[in-house]
Amino acid sequence: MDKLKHFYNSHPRFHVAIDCIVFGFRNGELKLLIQQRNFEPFQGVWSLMGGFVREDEDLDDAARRVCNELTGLKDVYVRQVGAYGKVDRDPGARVVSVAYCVLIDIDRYNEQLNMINSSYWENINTLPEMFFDHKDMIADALKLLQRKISREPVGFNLLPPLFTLTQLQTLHEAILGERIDKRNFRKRVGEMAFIEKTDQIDKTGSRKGAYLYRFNNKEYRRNPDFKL
Amino acid sequence: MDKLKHFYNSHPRFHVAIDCIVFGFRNGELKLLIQQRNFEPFQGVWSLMGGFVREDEDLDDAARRVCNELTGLKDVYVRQVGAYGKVDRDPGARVVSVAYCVLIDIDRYNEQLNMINSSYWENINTLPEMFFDHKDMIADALKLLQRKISREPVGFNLLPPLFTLTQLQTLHEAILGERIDKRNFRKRVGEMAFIEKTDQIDKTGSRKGAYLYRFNNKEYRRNPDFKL
DNA sequence: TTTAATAGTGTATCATTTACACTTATCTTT
DNA sequence: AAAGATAAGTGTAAATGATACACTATTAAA
Repeated sequence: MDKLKHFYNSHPRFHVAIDCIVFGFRNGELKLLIQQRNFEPFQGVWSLMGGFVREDEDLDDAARRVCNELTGLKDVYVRQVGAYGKVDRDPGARVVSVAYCVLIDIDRYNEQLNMINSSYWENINTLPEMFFDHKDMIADALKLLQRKISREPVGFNLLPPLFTLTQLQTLHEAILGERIDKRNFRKRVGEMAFIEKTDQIDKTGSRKGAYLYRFNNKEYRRNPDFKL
Repeated sequence: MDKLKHFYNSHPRFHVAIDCIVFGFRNGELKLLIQQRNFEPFQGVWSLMGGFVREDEDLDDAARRVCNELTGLKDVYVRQVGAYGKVDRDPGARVVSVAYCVLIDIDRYNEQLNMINSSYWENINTLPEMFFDHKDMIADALKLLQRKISREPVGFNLLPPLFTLTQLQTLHEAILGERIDKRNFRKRVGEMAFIEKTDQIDKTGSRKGAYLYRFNNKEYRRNPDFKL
């Protein structure tokens, strides 16, 4: 047993951090929640929302906790992007950071938190210079999201419970960075029974008004074929 | 500065390990290099090839070093799969493990290392019970490989410098776990100029003999469109 | 009532993917 | 020497999936 302890103790230990790439969608733009550090070290530098992993915490749980602390939200979509472990990626100490892609419905976000955390929503295309390797993490998280958006129903995590097809399409366009043909897009939507048309109409986006749709997860699990 | 140190020291530190999912291909079978631990703790349990990250080492460098220690090979294809950090995933201590997918040309592997490391090559479909979450890592690494094999020229890392088209096809079949139509496969190969036919013939695989091909990386970079 | 702005709808073409079977070359066996 | 066995090598037609494309409907504001 002593031997066992010695086996582990002979190896170094590192801080392990979580960095959250928090995506939101508003006004047709894909946005990222970033934070300006208002304390040393590295005061004033823009960074991702992060925190350290605790002793008694799984990595995924740590991501959910950190995310909850910074957004006030529970039950959000969280997926690991990868581990970042360059020796000098953090000048203060050796820190291995695990990045998580987080998708939230921006309407559920309490904007007052931006005062408290000195954070704000920045368009993904106009990000400032950022802390260490955070730009790499963002690029990797975006690639992950681009890969998933067309094959898995993850985009609905970025939309309110009821949404118009134009919103859904604009979301895909913002994530993929390219225009999509409206008729082809709607044809594909029509093939998925779990994207349900409601009888409610949204009048905020147009004079004519647009039908609101809803994602039915139970129906999706019955026949999980997603393609958009 | 003291404040800075205190900032970091107030957070826990963890062992960080590397686990290598080492793939090889022989006799039409996709194989994994696994190791039976011949020392406590957990003597006799099958596990992936692993090691601990050092203080002065990037994660990726650690993966290459560990991989080199266990296979004797340098310049192998190594890609991160992800970080695994359940609290009790290692009963001996809190260890966060970063898994790496490793592709090697099994012909370059010195089989005598299997004696030294008490390791061996096991078919991916007939793996024994394994250490902690190593089965999860393997599943994730295989998924990564399946995703890449059709869109990037990674498979050549599992083949000798000269290979027949049947070998290449069988490799794809082993990784994807499904049969592929020979004529369609060869049609696609024919569209990629960087898969070059040599005038050499392999007579070991058939009576007739088959032309040997070669992957030309320089040519690939000139026009990097891969689809198989 | 005219204008402006977004919602909503179907078809034809093109490109890609799939299915499919026989001949050739060589070694082995009889 | 002939027959048999084994893997290599080759092209076309049908089906499926992806893309391009333009007008009408509805409502609020001017």
